[in-house]
Amino acid sequence: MKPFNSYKNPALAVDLVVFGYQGESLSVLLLNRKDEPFKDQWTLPGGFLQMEETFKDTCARILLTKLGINNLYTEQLFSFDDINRDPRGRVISVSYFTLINPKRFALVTGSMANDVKWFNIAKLPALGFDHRHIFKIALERLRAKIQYNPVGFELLNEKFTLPELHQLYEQVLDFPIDRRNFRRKILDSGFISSTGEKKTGAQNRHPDIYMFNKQLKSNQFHLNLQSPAKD
Amino acid sequence: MKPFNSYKNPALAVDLVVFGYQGESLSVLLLNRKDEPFKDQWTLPGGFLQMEETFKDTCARILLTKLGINNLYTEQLFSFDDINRDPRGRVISVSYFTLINPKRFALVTGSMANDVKWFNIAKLPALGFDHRHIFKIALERLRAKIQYNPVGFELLNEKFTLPELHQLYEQVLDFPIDRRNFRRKILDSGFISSTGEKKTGAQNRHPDIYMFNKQLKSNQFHLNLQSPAKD
DNA sequence: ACAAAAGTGTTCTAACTACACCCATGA
DNA sequence: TCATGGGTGTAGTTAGAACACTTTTGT
Repeated sequence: MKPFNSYKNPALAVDLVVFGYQGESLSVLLLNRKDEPFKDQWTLPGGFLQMEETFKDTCARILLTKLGINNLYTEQLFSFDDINRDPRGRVISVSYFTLINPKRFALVTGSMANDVKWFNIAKLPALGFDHRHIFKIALERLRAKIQYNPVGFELLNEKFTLPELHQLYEQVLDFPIDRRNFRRKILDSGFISSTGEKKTGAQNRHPDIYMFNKQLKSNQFHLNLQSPAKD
Repeated sequence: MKPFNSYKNPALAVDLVVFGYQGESLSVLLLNRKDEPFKDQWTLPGGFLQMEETFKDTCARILLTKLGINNLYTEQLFSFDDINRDPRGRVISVSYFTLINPKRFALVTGSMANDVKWFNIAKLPALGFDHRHIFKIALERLRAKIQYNPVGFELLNEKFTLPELHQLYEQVLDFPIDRRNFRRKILDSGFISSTGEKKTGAQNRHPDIYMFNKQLKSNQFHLNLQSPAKD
């Protein structure tokens, strides 16, 4: 066996699938590339891992310098290894996904990009590299995860109403969910509690305002929401 | 931004958690290292990714040259990035797990190792690197996965009895499962069918022999087995 | 005939689904 | 007072848990 470091190593990129929820639909953040390869095409934000960085450090750096965002929930998704996934040479992509509330951040188009924009997940443009595939895996993961983890709350304001949360679940899962059953499941899970306040302004009954119960241990919570069977 | 390939890249290792089932308990395959670092200590089998290899290629190479095993089900687990996880320098580990039936293979102690051995998962020795951590994640994943995927069958012979499958599930999940309910759930899932044969020899009623239904699409199958609540 | 392990069925309970009416608000 | 959307309860069904007896075999 050859000694350590006599091997040539592939480059290691970290790519991010940034989900946001706004205007009552689920979006992903894409970046229009200024340079080759895939110049002027849309891709997921990403960057190369530096020797002294952990993956999460790289995520944070990308989010801050390319998008002006800091302090986020990130979770490792998968590592992609297709030999020809990058025309410049061998590049492994370790992908992460993250959830943000777009209202909290003003996007910055870093020096690397022509543009940075939110895209409705149902209307994505063509993506460079294998990013369409990465996005697809991320969406599957989000859909699975939202059923048994309080990740939905990362996408909303700190205070939110049950109808807002309900609509978020319907948007993410892409099937209708019974309002009343949803309410009962969520409340029974103990993950949210009422603030006692009500959201005023609308010309109809004012919905109660809830908050996520941070102190609760992330134990059993399984909404078990399912797409209604088709015949 | 610096041009592509002006970066120094970390080394990329692929580490394998190889689960086997024999002697009525769940085991992992460990390798005793011949060289530094962690000389004479036990670790997971692993190796460095070559430029022209996919992760699965590397897995196959490690399994073949270090263990004499080929042709396996492998699945990506997670990528580990602690900066000091390897004393030789920065090494990222992409880990995979795999399931084998130890009876099908004669282990080979490759030139790299002092020894290769199966260890009962309840009696692991100290492991080098962060391999104890990797193992722990793999076991969690296996426990989750066996509930909704027919992975259990990889660990058994092609033909098996229901009591054998039942015991495997109890060993992997580490809690008792009602025989009768287990039988019903497994049979209802449609993932196995009877061969019509019976396993003879024992001094008691001869159990029916089943096979995994390969042609079935991997759709809905959720055993939903749970550890009995403690008070 | 006995010991050992496999095969089988039912009752009880908890969880989920489906569904419709009343309430609060602003215009 | 009306239109809009939020809040609430129940009956019926289904899925899961708990549980014990009978059958087959080798000695």
